[in-house]
Amino acid sequence: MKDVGHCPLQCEKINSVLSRIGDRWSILVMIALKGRQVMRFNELKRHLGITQRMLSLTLRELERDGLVNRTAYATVPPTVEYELTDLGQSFAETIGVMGEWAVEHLAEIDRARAEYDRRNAA
Amino acid sequence: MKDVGHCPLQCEKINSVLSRIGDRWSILVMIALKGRQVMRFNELKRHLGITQRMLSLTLRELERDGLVNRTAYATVPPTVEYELTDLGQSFAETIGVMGEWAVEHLAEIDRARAEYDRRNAA
DNA sequence: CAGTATCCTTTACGATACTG
DNA sequence: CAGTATCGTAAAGGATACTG
Repeated sequence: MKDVGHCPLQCEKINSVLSRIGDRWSILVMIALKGRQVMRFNELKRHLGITQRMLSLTLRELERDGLVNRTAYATVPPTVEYELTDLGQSFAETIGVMGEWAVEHLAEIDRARAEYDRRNAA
Repeated sequence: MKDVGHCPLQCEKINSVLSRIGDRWSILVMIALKGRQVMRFNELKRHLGITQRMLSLTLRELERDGLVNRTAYATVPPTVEYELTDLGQSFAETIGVMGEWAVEHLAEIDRARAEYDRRNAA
């Protein structure tokens, strides 16, 4: 992303994090790994309903950022397992906080949205 | 977004929230409002380095979701103030948790990334 | 000042086909 | 099984010009 202007420090940092895991898939992959500990490629694919391409790209980025660990076994056919690193685990906790908020307040958002739409109905 | 397959409840909720405020600007706007309480349109624009178009769209969505309040005064030229609602304030707290994580661990991500790149340097 | 309208570019993502 | 490569589409977002 580009320059964020006069934002405070924390703002820039959040921005950096969001630039990295701000896409929907990264977070969903981490949530999946958080609950299941270790998962294989196609297991994740089926679980999330993600395409091979996006899962491949997403996992590579998460690995690059030190959030997930990739372990390949030299079997035929190949076996590859993914799991959260300690860093990834710690971030997943943070996501969990947001998840709890979501579960608690999503209905309120829906209500607000419905009312807004009702008010602005042409 | 589309079907998330066999994700647990929390996963779907998180996904819903991310679909709403998952873009970079929504979160940055909320952070700005969190710190400053009340801000006017152009004040936010200058503060964030966002384009008029994106700020306008972002604020409307946040208002629609019940996260920010918009108050227009019938002055000439017009004065419009934005602030977080209680719901928005509560969500901003959640963002704050992520912000703290970011401040604490961003350097680790950078290290991991640098090392990954070094290992995979052709 | 606080927007809206239009255009255009970039990015994200899916679909599909192929491979060690 | 676990990917990569290629292609096409749709959405996000910036630049610019205009308005009550």
